[in-house]
Amino acid sequence: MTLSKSEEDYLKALFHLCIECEEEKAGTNQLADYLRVSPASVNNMLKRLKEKDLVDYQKYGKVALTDSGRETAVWLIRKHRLWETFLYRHMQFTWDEVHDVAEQLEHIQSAKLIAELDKFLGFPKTDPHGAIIPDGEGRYTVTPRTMLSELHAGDRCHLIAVADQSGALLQYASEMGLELNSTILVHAVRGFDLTMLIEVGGRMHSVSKTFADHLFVRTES
Amino acid sequence: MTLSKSEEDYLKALFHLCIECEEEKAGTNQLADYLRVSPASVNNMLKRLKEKDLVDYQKYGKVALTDSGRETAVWLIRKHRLWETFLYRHMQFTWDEVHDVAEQLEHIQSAKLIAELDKFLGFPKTDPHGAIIPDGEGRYTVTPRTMLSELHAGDRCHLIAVADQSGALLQYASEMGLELNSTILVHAVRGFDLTMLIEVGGRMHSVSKTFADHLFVRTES
DNA sequence: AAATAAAGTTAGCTTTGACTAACAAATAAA
DNA sequence: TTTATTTGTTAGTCAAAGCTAACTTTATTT
Repeated sequence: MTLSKSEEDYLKALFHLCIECEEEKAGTNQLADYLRVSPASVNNMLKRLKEKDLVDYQKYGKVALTDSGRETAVWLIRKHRLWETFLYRHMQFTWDEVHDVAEQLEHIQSAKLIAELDKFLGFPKTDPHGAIIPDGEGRYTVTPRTMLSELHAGDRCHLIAVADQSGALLQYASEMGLELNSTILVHAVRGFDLTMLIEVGGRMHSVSKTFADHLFVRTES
Repeated sequence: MTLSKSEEDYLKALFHLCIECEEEKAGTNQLADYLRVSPASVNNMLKRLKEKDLVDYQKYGKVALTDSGRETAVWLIRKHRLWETFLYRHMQFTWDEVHDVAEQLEHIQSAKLIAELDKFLGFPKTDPHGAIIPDGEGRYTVTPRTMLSELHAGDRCHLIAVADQSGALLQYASEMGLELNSTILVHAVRGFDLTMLIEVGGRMHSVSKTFADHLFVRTES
């Protein structure tokens, strides 16, 4: 069954809200917010997605993806992240530029193209933001990750992923010389608002908790 | 100004019918036929395209592209053919497989991506069907081409392009071992229905005039 | 438990881009 | 030149996907 661009967008949003955020289910307004669309439109679409057996939901209840809905969403995410990897590695895109174009490319329908792209890229495991690329069988493991904001003064770690695909955060990170695998040293955490004083490549930066929540790190053992 | 996928499709069709076929102008039914859409839909769309100054036309008259419409069409063709080249060279697509996917890819909006793709491919001049790729400035030269059907018994030539992008013709050509640059020897032309007896790679084939009309060749001097 | 707020739904409208059926113009044939 | 035929247009309908405004449920307070 072939889905419209919109239907695909809803499934992907639902996947993000339900699975990636470990919430299991999402509400109408929540989806409307995420997709920047009115709650009425969401309601309307949910009915159609239910009809197609892509979501589970009943009136006034929360929404969850069915197996088939989840499968479709994972396939979209696989396509998105492979394209991002391609743009980043071969088209000279920076990590804050890849998302918007991949958002278009993920809707291209050709299983063969994706299989070949995967091969061309050498079967990458993660995209330019450190996010895991689901494999060809739709396996997608949500690994628990440590946020920079969980660390304490004196800790040392390196960046393994960023939680946000959109411009502002990535540009900010780049400006302070932060990229995947950068080593981060936590100098201090201010008790008052949890602002962190970190060192990256010899330079000191003061970053908000909100920012630190979006950086996933691996602490050095 | 950003156009919808449909609007883009109409402009491309118009370009094909007006410029590539050297007809200058096209009719409503002709367009409807080409796009496999009703004449009423065409009429409707033409009004909108006229509003946006992409086509020239008045009631009961023929349609032509304006400069701005032609520019847009050429840009789409450039994108289409660069993607075809990419699919063919790097994604292991055969020449009869590239068209359908390129038809989707040509609507991706990113000038940067196309510039980089062009560079990545080494600024190719022609696509896998031998069709000319318009350059970054939108220059597109329609060179007069010799059809195989114009040749006579005893002539020798090689294939430089095929006129059709869609499956059947290309598969047929492949089956007889015909690809770009293949040498073709014309053994005989039957006066009755202009069927040609040709030799390709040591094998003899009898081909219809219709087929021969779709192969562009360069005769060996 | 009643009142308020938040979340979800419905009804009805809009645009895009298809469609069919009916009609009008232009062209070709008798 | 009148009639046919082809070509083009209009009017009205439909589905997808969005919107606003009004309404109903559910959840939260007091």
